[in-house]
Amino acid sequence: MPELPEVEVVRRGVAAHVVGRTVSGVDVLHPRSVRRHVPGPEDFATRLVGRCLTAARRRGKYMWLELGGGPEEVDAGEAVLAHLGMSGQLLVQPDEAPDETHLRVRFRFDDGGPQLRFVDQRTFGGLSLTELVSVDGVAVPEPVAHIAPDPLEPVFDLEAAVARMRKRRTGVKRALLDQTLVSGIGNIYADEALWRAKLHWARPTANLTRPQARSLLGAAVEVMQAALTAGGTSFDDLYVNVNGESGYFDRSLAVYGQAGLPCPRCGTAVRRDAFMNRSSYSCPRCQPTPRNPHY
DNA sequence: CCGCTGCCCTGCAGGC
DNA sequence: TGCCTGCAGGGCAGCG
Repeated sequence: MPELPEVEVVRRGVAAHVVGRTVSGVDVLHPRSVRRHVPGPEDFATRLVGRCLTAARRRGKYMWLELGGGPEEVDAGEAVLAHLGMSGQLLVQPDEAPDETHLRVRFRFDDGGPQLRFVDQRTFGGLSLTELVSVDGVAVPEPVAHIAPDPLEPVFDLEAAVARMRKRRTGVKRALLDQTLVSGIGNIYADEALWRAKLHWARPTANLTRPQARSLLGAAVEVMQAALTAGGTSFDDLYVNVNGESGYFDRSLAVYGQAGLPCPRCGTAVRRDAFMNRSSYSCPRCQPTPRNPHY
């Protein structure tokens, strides 16, 4: 569920409330939520005790907490990696708050302050303890090394992304969702960016002009920045910040989830197409189906 | 190498 | 009321 803006809102909350604190205990309440930590739940929990959370970082939809306070040789070289999947949340909660229905992992701290809780209804998300590696001068967890920088990073190179996109032979929405091309974009912001750039989702990347590709990626940056300013997009309480509060960018969506409602630009009813076992929303008039669609 | 299908889960809305 | 189907913001293995 959460895309870049929502994950960034969570990262900021974690940075404000958790960074600088030292872990005193970890409870793994559902092993599936740490399945990517190969040595297992026990190892995950015990290795974190006594470690200080020194920074909260993000690339695309992944976020991680860098670790200090450990054995010298691993210090600053390890991190707790989190992916929220479709329904994951990180919440800062007082000790006495009752366990959430889908509470999966709890972190307690030696200052006796609020806990950090990983709550995840569908368990597509998860946590793991990972080593940092250097990719083009940026330290990222090893499982994140294969994805591209996201549009809000200093190292993001728009022209390089444009060039790579135009070399693909696929539909433009598939390309937008491909985290190895540009990271952080999901179904909502892909549809919103395509609407802003007046491109149909099945338009082949191979015949995109350079200005069209630039316009599309530029629109993706703009819509995600606007969403971040609004605190993210929340349709229900599955997406909330670390204090349990919803964002309000859903009110600014032009097409996503708006089937049958008027396009804000031309008034034509927004259509919904099935695509990749999901939905694609677009304006039939602003985003006409191309002659040679690439589904 | 690349692209695509199916699957991993739970809960909810809507049709019957 | 309940049962069934389809759908939900993501990603990855495995196949061709």
